[in-house]
Amino acid sequence: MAVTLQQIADKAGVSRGTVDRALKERGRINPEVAAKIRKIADEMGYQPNRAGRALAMAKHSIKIGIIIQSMETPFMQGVLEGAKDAKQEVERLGATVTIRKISELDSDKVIAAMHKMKGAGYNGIGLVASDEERLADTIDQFTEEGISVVTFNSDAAGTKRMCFIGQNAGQSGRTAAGLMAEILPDNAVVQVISGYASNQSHKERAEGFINELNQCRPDVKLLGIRYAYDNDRAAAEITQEVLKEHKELNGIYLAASGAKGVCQVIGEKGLKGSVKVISNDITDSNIESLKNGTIQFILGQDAYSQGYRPVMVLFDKLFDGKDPEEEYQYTEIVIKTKYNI
Amino acid sequence: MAVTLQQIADKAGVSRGTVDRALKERGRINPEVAAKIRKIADEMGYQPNRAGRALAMAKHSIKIGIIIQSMETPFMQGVLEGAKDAKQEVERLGATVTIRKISELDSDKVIAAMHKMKGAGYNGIGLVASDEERLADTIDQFTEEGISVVTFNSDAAGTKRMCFIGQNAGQSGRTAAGLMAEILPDNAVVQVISGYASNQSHKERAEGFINELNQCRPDVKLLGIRYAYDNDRAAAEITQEVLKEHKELNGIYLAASGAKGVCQVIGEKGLKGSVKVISNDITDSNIESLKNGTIQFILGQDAYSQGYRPVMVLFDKLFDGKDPEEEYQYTEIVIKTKYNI
DNA sequence: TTGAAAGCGCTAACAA
DNA sequence: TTGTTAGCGCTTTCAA
Repeated sequence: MAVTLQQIADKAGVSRGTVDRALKERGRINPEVAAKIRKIADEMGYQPNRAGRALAMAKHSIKIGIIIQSMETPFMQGVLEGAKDAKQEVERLGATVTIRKISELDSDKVIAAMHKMKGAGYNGIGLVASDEERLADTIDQFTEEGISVVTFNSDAAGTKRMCFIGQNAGQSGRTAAGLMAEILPDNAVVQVISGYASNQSHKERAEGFINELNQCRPDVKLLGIRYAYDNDRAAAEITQEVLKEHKELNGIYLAASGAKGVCQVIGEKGLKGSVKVISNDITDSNIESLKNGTIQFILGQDAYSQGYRPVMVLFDKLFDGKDPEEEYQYTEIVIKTKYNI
Repeated sequence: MAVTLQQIADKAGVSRGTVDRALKERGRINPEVAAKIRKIADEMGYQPNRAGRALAMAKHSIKIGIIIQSMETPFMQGVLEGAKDAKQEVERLGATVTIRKISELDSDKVIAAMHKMKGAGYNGIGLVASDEERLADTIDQFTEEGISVVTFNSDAAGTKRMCFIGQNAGQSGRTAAGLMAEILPDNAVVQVISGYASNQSHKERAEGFINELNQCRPDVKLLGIRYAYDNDRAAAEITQEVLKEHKELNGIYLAASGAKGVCQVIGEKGLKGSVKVISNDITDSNIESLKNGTIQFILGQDAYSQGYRPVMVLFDKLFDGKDPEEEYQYTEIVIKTKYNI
């Protein structure tokens, strides 16, 4: 049995309440007594019992809100799953977690949801951010009013949010480049297809890829970035155009969605395996293409963690007052082939 | 605030105790009343509060023992770290976790440790198994006496243990083959270096690798398996011999330890990058070779999970009576390059 | 500055 | 078969 407050109190010859005050440094206590108690607690290896704490705090319950955007993607479904598991876990300790789903990407709706939560007494909020200024202002305002905010998946850098949980997009691009470098023949030709020029993640991935590939395979010829707007039709058309102009094409890197379109064209032209494809995100259609050999590698984000950890970080903060160790909590960059999917 | 037993009791017009008996199906209760209570609990969406439960059970405390073998490897250090984190987590709920380290691989010592724990009243044990018959008998005996047993890292198949948590070795080998297939030139020559012919994991990895490579790259010439007994010196000598006989060697797959020796020879001969090396286990020296380009891919096991999950599986079983969903809980097969390490 | 006591949700022993 | 009650370890309020 672990050490309890009462045991420390007995040893120190004081009451439980005094020990609690000493250890929580709440003041209203004789400094000498406090020091002595802390020493005893230390010697006995006191570790507060979480169950007791949770129970005692049940009335001032912790309320956490999670605002998830653009639910339609399978990636976001993974995030949702992680968030739900975390919800269940902390609710069993008496907290309340509400997951608010917003279908589109819409900062105004996010801000509205945040205010609603504040009104309802929520003390922690996790959200998928964007770089809208009004959203940044709202985050800062909430933080100053004592509501803990974390961003996940997409950051609002420069704000007062506690931390960001998500992928290091540049590293993801560089990892893709490293893989491409291994599997390309000499003097290969490679096309990068991105999503939106304005999307920060897409941009960082593409830049990371290009910089790294230029560096470690200077013989490779990189064609200019094309944008498919996360659209399979557009990606398919781009692929056809590129293949028409560059019959010698050896590789395609997809920094965003659209792989389905690319794979379709490659399949039709019988180029499966000869044009190497590296794509992002572990989606059903990507997995299918990976298994049938059209895609060589998928670079994944750990969707589950990106939903799970924001809840946990907020809970630890609100329950224990424990700040996250890192401001940037990058999730694993996962490499998947047909064999380890 | 979540639904409590008292609220259900109020609604049903009975006492807390009765509700508890109804929901726990402990008998000694009027079946009709029980059914009614269960219905009400269902409607109200009752979720037992874990903190309350943990606190109430604090006297009949849960004692979990983890027996770890061959601590010298960095992989096992990772396992230990996971086990320690899990220990901390469940001890904060009132349980006790003891991690017993056994330096060598020695089934007798494991069995002795198990008996000691049984004597000390432990009700759950996690261990790194081997295929010794006496160990298997002990596991079955303990299980029948009501002590929950899980194996991790290395299994004791066919015993009554609750589940196994570890890597699917065959899949690891096949994944390596898939990577090798992508990066090898035509008509390449590949050497497989394993650890011990008698080691089940080593064997499954090597077989998985060979079968898959034969299948997807029939042009590749596979040299016979060599054994390095997890020894860097031996691996280095083997590498030298092989390179002497096969100047055209293109790839080496290490199914076990010894990569340090292999990389040293490859470095000395200036073959870095031209002889592709795929190795197992995320060790410091492997990481170094990965970063400097001598190793192309490391296949990792999720060491942390292999320490963390056994504790959690045992705790869930002993705390909630919840059996694990899967008998074989395979951990992720992780692909690491210099970019995502 | 300290102690005493109530109560958080649940279990289990005992009483009815 | 059911109700009652004493805790489990902790926080917090009130009284001293």
